[in-house]
Amino acid sequence: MTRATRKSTIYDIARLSGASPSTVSAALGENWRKRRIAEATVETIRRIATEQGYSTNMQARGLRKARSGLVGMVIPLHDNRFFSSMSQSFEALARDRGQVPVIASSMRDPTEERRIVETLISYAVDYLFIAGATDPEAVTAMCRAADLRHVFVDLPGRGAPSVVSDNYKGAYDLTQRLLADRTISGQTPRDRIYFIGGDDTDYASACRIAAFRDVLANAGQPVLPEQIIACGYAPRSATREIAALCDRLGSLPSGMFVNSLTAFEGVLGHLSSLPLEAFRSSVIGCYDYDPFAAYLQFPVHMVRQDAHGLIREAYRMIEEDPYDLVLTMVEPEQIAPRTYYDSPFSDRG
Amino acid sequence: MTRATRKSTIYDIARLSGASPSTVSAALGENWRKRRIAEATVETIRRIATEQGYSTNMQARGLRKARSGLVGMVIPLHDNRFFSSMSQSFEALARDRGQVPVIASSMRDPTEERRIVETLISYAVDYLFIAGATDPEAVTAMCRAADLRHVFVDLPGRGAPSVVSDNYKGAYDLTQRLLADRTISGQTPRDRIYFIGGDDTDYASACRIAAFRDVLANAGQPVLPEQIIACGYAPRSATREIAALCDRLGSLPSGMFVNSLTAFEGVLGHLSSLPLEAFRSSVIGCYDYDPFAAYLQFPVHMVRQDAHGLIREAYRMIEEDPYDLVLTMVEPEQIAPRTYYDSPFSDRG
DNA sequence: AACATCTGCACAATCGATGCAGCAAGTAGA
DNA sequence: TCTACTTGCTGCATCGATTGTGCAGATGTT
Repeated sequence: MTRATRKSTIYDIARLSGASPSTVSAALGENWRKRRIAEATVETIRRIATEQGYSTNMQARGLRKARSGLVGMVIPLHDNRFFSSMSQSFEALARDRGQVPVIASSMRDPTEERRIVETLISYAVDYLFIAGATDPEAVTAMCRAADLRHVFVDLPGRGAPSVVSDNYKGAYDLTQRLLADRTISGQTPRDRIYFIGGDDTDYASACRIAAFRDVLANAGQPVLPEQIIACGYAPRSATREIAALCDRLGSLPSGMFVNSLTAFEGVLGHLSSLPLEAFRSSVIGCYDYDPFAAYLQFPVHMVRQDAHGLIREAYRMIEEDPYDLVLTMVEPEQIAPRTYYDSPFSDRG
Repeated sequence: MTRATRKSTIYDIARLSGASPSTVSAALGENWRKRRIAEATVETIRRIATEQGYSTNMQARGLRKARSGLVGMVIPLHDNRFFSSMSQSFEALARDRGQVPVIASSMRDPTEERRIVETLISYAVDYLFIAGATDPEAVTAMCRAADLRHVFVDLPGRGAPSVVSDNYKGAYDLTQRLLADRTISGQTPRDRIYFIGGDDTDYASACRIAAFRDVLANAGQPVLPEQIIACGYAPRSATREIAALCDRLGSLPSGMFVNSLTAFEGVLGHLSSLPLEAFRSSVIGCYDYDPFAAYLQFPVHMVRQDAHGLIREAYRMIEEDPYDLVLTMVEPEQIAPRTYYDSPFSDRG
């Protein structure tokens, strides 16, 4: 209710303490020893600053020092398990370093991405992390012009260090597990394993598709074009595609490699109309992990990407000297099904 | 690879265009008409600025105008469906207004929360949104001192407008649905409905517990203390509590009101060791929504909070004049089970 | 022709923090 | 006593954009 008074500045503290603004600045900072300020003076100034509720005006400091203390990160979406885990890790690591994280989402739109990068540059962020870049070249060009250190995460760029999930390995292992499961269950595969969801022009999906192809080719089951249904990330389109597929096949396919949680959500939207028996002869895997998806009434093989590891590596890269254009891989983790048919809820782990 | 040149400023543009810095500033801004800059001059200046890749130094502008163009939001966690939806909405609305959102997570720690607010104030954010505040009074005090407009979201504060989910109504309806389901299934409730998860000192949980009590009391089943198991948000502790409960009862309770997704995840951790039959005589509800949790092999009643609606209202409040200390409620949505026992995957909706 | 008005722009102060250069007073060494 | 340092602090310019004020020159008015 009390009318707010203007925020106090070093000039106010200077007046109150009888010292000069530059002394106040030094006393409140780290380097008062080098500036030969007496310890007693420092203490007085700090006491007064606390009493006055002083806090540094970061805009002024940033202007003067040409560094803001902000670190930027661009992610495709906030509303996504994988990316929001990255946000959480990023925030923790940034705070450890006394930096302030600014996280923006691009909605996978190159135009929006460029606008965001430009904005972050305007605010003089000290570093920039770009996850799932849609146009790495453009980002690098802008960062170069602004002399800004940046790292690509999850999707590599050629102009800066990159840290990515080992999508090939994750998908390779997942596909092998699907094949093995199909074999163990002693069935004659009545048809092929399908790859569903994602966008085959996006880097991660392309790696996974390559691994999927390789495993099946090695197993003597070369992949036909129709087995790759890269229908995007929207649940709705996955529902449509899986329905159409089941229609064509007359049943569930004998195996599904679902490329994202959102696609899996869409797949479930169709699967929910089928009797449980229909799943007995189908093996299902999903790239990405969700704790609830692990408890469905049929087994689901999942892959959990190491969001924290990615960000940790990315920070290492960006702080390293020299700042090399290397590509670092971080391994994802395979998660065995939590449930199985006959004792639907019995833990195998 | 080209060595980065210093970012260009209005002084560079001024030199190149033969105009003065103030003319350049006006020409690049909105108010060149008021400042009577000739249209031709504006065009020349803008052309040169584009050629030079000029972008405003927001630190300098912020320093001069005492506004940064940043808007802050504090959330407990990034890694959470509800809060990350809020982030997504917040970002969209902020961008619509040409502002830059800065989202920070407090980990539900009052000390961290204060530190974050202080930091955001240092960066001169124009508005502050605080979701799930742990110490609203302290936040208000700091914002008052800095003359900063703020809004509380999801958890109300007395010193600023607040927008909250109607937790009472959401929990009231959910509890009623649980009761009704138990009645429909024609069973004699062998025991009581339990409330599991959350923290009874936190505002949302308290509202929900109150509704839970009221519904049961109205139904002639007054709630005993042991029915409220507010064991926090960690999956692990929910697992432990539900296991202990089942042990005491000798079976699953006849009904469970699970207060958060993380608690539900923990509950599932125990439930996964039970045969499906055990669920037939138990009704289960979860406050908060997850698409995969909706497809488990037993019916789950869920509540979906309107994250977007909350943020939309919060923005309305903060931009409104006068800036009133009102409390706005936003209704959550009840989500019917997607699955049912006998045709485990058949849609009832 | 004398005066008023308008147009288009430049000047200079300002926002708050920082850091270099320098100055007065004190201490030490010769 | 005089130079040579050291200590503790102040003054001033600076970062880049904004904005109130002012000033020529052009145009209009009587």
